[in-house]
Amino acid sequence: MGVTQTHLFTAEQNELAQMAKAIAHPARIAILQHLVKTRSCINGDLVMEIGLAQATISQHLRELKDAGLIQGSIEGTRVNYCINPEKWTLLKALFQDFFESYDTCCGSNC
Amino acid sequence: MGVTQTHLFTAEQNELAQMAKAIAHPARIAILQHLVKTRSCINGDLVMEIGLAQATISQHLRELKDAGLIQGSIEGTRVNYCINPEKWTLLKALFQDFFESYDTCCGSNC
DNA sequence: CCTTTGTATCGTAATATTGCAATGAATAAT
DNA sequence: ATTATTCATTGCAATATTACGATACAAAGG
Repeated sequence: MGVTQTHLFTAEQNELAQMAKAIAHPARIAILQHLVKTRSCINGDLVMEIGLAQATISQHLRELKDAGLIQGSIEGTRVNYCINPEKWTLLKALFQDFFESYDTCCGSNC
Repeated sequence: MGVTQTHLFTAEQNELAQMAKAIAHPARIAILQHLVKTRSCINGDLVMEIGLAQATISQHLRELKDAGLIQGSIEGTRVNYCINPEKWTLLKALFQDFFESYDTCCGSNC
């Protein structure tokens, strides 16, 4: 118990859930929004921007990287992070398809 | 420690994160998709549809209800669940805005 | 009234997440 | 060479999530 039973679900359902989980933290959303805004692939001044400890930010960055949403490139002692455009486009479509599968025109049924 | 520090973030960031968390489980996605498909507000034959225990499904339903994504109406001993169209539309817009904030036309910066 | 049916809730176990101090590793600056 | 800067990793504590058996509860049917 305590572990998600992924074998019960389709690959699409698991994928969407996993991507949602990657976004399911305000710090990770803040990081993504900062990367979107600056575009210039800012690194650990996310620690300044957001009020969390350096280790915590680093951990969130790793989760976003593991999810494929961002990528980092080493530049001296710094690491520049930026959004992965391909994955972003893919995610956008994934969520769009999910939300558009329901037609809201006729209201609730209960 | 172990608790998300929501005070560091904006209401929008927390809202988006919370909604993402509501979707961040394949069982909850499967439930939503089933409600989308059947429209007819099926209840605990979600237990049959999905392979999880009744208590587990009930718990996921409560989370979706707490998030405002679904609503249930009692009908005898049964409870008919269906999607909350207003919230659904709201969520759709929330995610859409988030994903569209990034312009992928120029590729990655690192 | 008693039984059946459909759900919700409680209690509990296993696992995952969140956060940070401390430490390590690698480059840059002096 | 030594020190400073930047980031990742480790180890740990607190809390949250996931799953299910057992139980409780309410409405229907006998």
